[in-house]
Parts: sequence; structure tokens; C-alpha cells
Amino acid sequence: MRITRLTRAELPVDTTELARFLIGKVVIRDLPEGRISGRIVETEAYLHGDAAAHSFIGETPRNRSLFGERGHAYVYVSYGIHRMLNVVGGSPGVGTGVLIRAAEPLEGIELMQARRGLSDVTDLARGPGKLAQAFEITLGLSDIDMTAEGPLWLGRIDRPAGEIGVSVRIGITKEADRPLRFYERGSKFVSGRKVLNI
DNA sequence: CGGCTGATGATCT
DNA sequence: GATCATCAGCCGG
Repeated sequence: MRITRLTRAELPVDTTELARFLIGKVVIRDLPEGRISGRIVETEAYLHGDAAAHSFIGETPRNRSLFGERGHAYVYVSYGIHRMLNVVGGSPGVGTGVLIRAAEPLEGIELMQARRGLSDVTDLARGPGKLAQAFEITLGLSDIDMTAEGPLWLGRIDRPAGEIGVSVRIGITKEADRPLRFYERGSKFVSGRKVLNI
């Protein structure tokens, strides 16, 4: 499989556009055991001045990397159990990001199955917590540059994204009506309730 | 399949 | 001490 690395310059500065742009792109996790990769099929944008965004309360030790450079990773722990992978958007100091919610497994499927304790390929990375478990996303990966060579990076393959659907974001209560979730229509690898995936 | 709920711990006040 | 950008497991239809 031929994967070419995304450059920072080609990532849209507008974070909503970035969330849309990342659909159909590939997230790659290089481990000593081998490569895990998946095609991104679902994202959510978290914007500046957005009460649902972690950056809304200002910079803290936890969300510091969210205020970093576009294309870097922001990883945090959700509900004490799950890690969430975000791609930092915008410009340094702003605090916007794109949550990677689901991916279609491409490479390293056996590694993912082992990490997840599950064989069903459609469920390996369908949801942000599942994706992080399958891709072995750790807090130590937070702040790394995903447009540079390293253990976690972004790429493209010769397969365009399908039609992109838009819905409200999942699992939030503040600013819950904003259409900032993007997904590939018809993909079996997208999370969320059926009504959100039309 | 859809709806509900407990688990679980880092983080901030 | 309250709040979570979630998930697995369980239950009813």
C-alpha cells in the first residue's frame, strides 16, 4: 500500500475544513511489531470560542498541546478509561482541534484485533475510544507532529473520500446543535446512531 | 437494533 | 466533589 505523508501546508487552516479534509485520509501508527493504519471515516471539529471544546476554559496542563501547531496530536483521557486522538488545527495559540472518531482498518488488522480482543473488523476502530485502543494511542503521543516522520502520522492513499455527510457532534451537551461532525456516507466503519448517519 | 447504566480516573475548582 | 468529546453489557421489542 502506497501512503504519502501529509504536509502541514496542505492542512486547511480553518478547523471545520480540516475536519472535512481528513475524511478519506489515513492515520498511521508505526510500532516495533509493525504498522497499523486506517482510513479516517469520521471526525468532529472543536472550534475557538466553542463551549464544547477543551480549549474553552483556557490553557491548562491537560490541554496544552491543543494550543500548539496545526497537525500536531492532542491526546487526552476520557471517562478515566478511553484515550481520544485529535489533530490540532488553526494557528498556534488558538486551541482548536479535530477529534478522529472512526477509521476503516487498512494495515495491521491482526495487531488491532489483539489490542481490542475482538475479531470483527468493522468494530475495531468504530468510535474514538475503540480507535485509540486499536492504534495504541497513549498520552505520550500528545503534542507530536503528525506531519513529520515518527510513531504517529497522517497520510493519503490513492482512494478518494466518498460523499461526506454532516451531523451534530456526539456525546456533548454544550453547543450540541452545531453541524461539526463529518463522516463518509455509507461506510460501515462509522460510529453513532443511525439517524446521524444519513 | 435501540435504550439504559455502571465503570473509572484524570482534571479542575 | 463534580464533570466528562465513551464503551461494553444487559435488557426489551
